[in-house]
Amino acid sequence: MKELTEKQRTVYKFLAEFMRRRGYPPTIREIGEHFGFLWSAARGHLQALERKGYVRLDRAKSRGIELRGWNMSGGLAVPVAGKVRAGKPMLAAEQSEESLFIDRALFQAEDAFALKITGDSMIDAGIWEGDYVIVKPQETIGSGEIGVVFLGDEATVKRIYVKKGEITLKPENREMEPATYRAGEVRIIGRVIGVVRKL
Amino acid sequence: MKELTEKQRTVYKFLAEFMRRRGYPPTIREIGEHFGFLWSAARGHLQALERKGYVRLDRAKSRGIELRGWNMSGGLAVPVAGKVRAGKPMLAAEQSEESLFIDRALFQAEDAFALKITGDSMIDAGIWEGDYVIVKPQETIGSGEIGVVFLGDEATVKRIYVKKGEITLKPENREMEPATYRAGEVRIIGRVIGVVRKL
DNA sequence: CTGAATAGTATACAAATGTATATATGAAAG
DNA sequence: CTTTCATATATACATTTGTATACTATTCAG
Repeated sequence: MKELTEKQRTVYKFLAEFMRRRGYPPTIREIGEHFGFLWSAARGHLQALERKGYVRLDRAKSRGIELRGWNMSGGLAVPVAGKVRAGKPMLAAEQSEESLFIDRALFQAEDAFALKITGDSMIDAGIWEGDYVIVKPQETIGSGEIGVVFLGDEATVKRIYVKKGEITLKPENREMEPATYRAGEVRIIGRVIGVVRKL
Repeated sequence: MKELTEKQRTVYKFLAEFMRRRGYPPTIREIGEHFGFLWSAARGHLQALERKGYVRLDRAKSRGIELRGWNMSGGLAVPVAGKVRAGKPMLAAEQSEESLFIDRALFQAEDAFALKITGDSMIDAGIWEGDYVIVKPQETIGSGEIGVVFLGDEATVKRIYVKKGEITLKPENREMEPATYRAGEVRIIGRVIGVVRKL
């Protein structure tokens, strides 16, 4: 990504701050007004920012500005899957009332959701009871990665090892034993891409 | 907050979903279009939502919709203190270019900052190398809490025990020993209120 | 010197967008 | 039965807002 000029940087910061406070982007005229110059100049800055990849402009839409920069990206609200039910986990997540704001730059997954951890089966992987794991939905997973699976009618987080026809779920806890299942018995829901903990 | 009707609830969900995906609110007409009715009806719903306290409408502004519900709080950008220098840690944090978006509902601290962890001295507390800890700046700390202190010219994260005139820093790592210092030797920077990890 | 990028002013214009108001139906409340 | 509220259609209108273009001045690389 190209370097920004001093002025472009201040415009970018203003955009981020405006969106943080108001929840929506400013109009071109509001940008100009803030800096004390005409809006046609503001438009030039926006186009420069777009050219350099820091924002995306939805053409002909009012306030159609999306921030893209890695160093000050917008937050992404992911739904918290309170009760992930068997059969229709994604649906349950979509119906979720709760949501969590995560960093869009850290977790690049538009369709991610969060899951609150119960139990300490992943404690040796640094995932504790009460933590939220950020899950990127996918139906397969690399062997050895931490993922979310359906086992019976419950969703659990485990380190997953895949062999032909077999799936081994390994709790990251010295006192618990891995368990192996036939491929049909468990269903992979997604991969854990992040952890958020409140102390 | 008053109860929403079925229809109002679906409108509210659409607003949240739209903002989640696009980064800015829809226009009144876009709402109507989505549900298949005229925009003047959509406006009625918005006004109902405002009356019940779920959104705030900025009058006469395009896309002037702010969500207020508890389930969709705004994100908070906290600066990442790349190199916290002795003497002026907060200043360094303020000058930081990088920032992290965290959930305002989870971490209620307007002046918080983030610190990237190096080393594995807190691994038994579930804080790993590469994790970001969210720090709420404060000059004192409860004994037994996890905090950030300045030791010499370096900032470290440890579990802190305070006795009269003495401060003990305990690494949460079986292989490391606690160390005790005189009160003047270490300076308490803040309390760790959260952890964010990218996998 | 020349051309490109930056940073503005100024203005015209069409499309997008919010506001206001009148009307109608069905359900719930009194 | 009347009133109120939720829901929706229809329409007129003023304002907001993005787009396009022309023009000026400065800086910086080649």
